[in-house]
Amino acid sequence: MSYTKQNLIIIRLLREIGIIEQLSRMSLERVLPGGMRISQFAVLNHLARLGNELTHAQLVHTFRVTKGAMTNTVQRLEALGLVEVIPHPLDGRSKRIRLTAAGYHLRNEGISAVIPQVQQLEDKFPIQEFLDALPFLQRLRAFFDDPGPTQTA
Amino acid sequence: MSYTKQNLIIIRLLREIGIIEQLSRMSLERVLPGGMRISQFAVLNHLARLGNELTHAQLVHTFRVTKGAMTNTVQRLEALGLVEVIPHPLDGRSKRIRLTAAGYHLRNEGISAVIPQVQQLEDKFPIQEFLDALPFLQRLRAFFDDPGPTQTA
DNA sequence: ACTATATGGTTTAATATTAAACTATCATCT
DNA sequence: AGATGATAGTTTAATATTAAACCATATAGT
Repeated sequence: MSYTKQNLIIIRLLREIGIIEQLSRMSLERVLPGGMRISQFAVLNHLARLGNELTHAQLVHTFRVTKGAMTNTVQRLEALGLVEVIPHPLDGRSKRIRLTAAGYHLRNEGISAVIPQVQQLEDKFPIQEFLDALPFLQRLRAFFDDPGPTQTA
Repeated sequence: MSYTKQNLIIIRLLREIGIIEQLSRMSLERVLPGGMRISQFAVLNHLARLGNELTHAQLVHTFRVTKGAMTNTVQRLEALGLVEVIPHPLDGRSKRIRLTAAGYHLRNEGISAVIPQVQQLEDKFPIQEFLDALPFLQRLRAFFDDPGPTQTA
């Protein structure tokens, strides 16, 4: 039993994706301020962009991590004073997560730190290549996403 | 300070890649026999395909993990009797890693377990889309790969 | 109203991984 | 030959993450 040629193409693509994830994460974390992880920066950034009144569960779904992982991330950000966690007024189970001024500031520093790398990518690759690849990757994510969030119950 | 539109496209692509990695890894590990991790299966598979006399350092470079991570992976495979670790005849520092019969067998079981998922991808996506995306992803990996292996020294 | 079930979030244990320090062997240069 | 530096692997400590069990609150169905 072995792979067909088509199987192999797909597997090689998934492997490239795995390695790109690995390398790009390391590469970005190396420059993020305060030893932040990508997971933490991603939450700060998401809050800054989409309005800073998101719930734990919304973040869990956005980033496709388990609830436990998000609890960890949020607690760390809270301990650093980068977010505030506020009880939800309409649902006693839920919590709203909100950027503090310090969080907003560090998010901006993170952006400044990351931009040079991104810019370097823009210099080496025509932006059109990213635009061409994006829809396919989005559908690929949707395929794996099928069952919904990683851990719903 | 914020991102330009082009910055945002690149960042979104990297995020898609991160989530695809996350979801596809989980999805594949769910079906791998014996609770194997992708990292372990990848080593078995690589040994089976490229000849089973590879050194630790070669595996480190292939998978872009640290030496410590590979030590862990290999030791686990060895403890399960899936690989043998043999001193290198010409270099006293080095070790050769070799599949056992059991390792070869489990690799084949792993393939059988994984193929349905891959097949499902083939059913949902024209293979040409993978072929079109692959070269770009390979160049993207090469970009991040620039400095060489994750931990050389 | 009451029970059953679903949902939001936390906690615990296990594991993979990184960075960095360390050991051992090899290669080079004088 | 002997020292200096490079390379192969291991070990240690820290951390992110998953799965699963758990608690609290909300929702539905009777």
